[in-house]
Amino acid sequence: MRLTTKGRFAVTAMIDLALRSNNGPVALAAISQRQQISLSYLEQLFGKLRRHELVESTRGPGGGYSLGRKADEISVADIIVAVDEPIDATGCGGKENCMGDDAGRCMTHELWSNLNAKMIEYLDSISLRKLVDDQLAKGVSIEEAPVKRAISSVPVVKPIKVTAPNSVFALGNAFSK
Amino acid sequence: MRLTTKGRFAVTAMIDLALRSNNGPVALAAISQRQQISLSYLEQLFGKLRRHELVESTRGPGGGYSLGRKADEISVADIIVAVDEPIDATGCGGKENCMGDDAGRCMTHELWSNLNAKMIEYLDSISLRKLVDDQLAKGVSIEEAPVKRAISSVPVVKPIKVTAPNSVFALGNAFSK
DNA sequence: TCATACTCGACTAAAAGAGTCGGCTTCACC
DNA sequence: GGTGAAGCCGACTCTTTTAGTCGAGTATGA
Repeated sequence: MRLTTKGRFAVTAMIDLALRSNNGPVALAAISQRQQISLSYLEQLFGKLRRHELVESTRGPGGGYSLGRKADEISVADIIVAVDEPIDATGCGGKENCMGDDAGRCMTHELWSNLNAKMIEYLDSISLRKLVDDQLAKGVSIEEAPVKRAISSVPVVKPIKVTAPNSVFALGNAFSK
Repeated sequence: MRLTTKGRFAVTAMIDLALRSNNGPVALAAISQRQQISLSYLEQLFGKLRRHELVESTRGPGGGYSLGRKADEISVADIIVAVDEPIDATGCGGKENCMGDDAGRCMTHELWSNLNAKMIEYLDSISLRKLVDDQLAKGVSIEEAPVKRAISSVPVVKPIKVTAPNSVFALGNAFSK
């Protein structure tokens, strides 16, 4: 497992989606505007989310994405894992030369492994449902308007990039295996 | 806080150091050989560790590094923080536009913040002492030979690089502040 | 049939990460 | 006091990853 801004964006987008998935599918363009995430990037993200069955898509006009299963059956860990693909084999972490011949090598193996487990445990304990409820509790208002067809006069505001490089965090393997 | 292979190496090196810091200072060259970490890289790492007072250096022949304080007063978190410098200001994480005007922005702020805290908490709960004890329990043998002066016939084995890019993990800010 | 919206893969730019290099300074020992 | 074993330091390079774009599709409701 590993965490980057990609994962963050994905979680944010999923919350946004969950918040208004009562009125049928939500278009990425809408999420893009609300969350200031580039549409193309969202497409990329949702492609992965869909392949992991966290969301379902409806094509054509009026289409968009909806949750693949109930919000309380989706954990943050699920989302992160879905977008920040496997990538393990870190030289250590289940590979050959690790616990191998010279004991000195992976003195820290267990340490990182445990840390990883802790993180997973935590992220897995938080459901999308919870995040959504937190938002609602904070009094976030959702325009219930079922987004009536194509006003299309939307000026296509270019999202401001936040430049959140990777000071985020990423955790390697040990779970993905 | 953030974790990379740099942090891993640092922890590994610190264990190595702690394991044999009874016989006076330990030279980086020795750690380099035992742990297969490039000497220059170790120098860089230990420079930081020293500036954070986790180790002390002795220059000149017979010199090397020793622990800056007792092994049970050094936590893994200390080491990680020392080598994987601050880097915060991730757009979110204490910055202006975060909890600002539109509530939608940092819906996930708290989530990451909490995760970060969990990680810190864990890493801070593990002392170098514990890691060393674990090693000893595993029966790692330490050549007690006080490394008598300069045989220097050592062939300088070029360390094999393990290519552990960053599938490791890194966690941003919220602690460093 | 047309506009809306998802789908997919290849591509690019920027930066972070990992690691190197070269020239110093210090100092124990001869 | 010279020599060489160490540590010290900053700049530099190479590689990989990350973030994000682009363009050419495909499905579908109106």
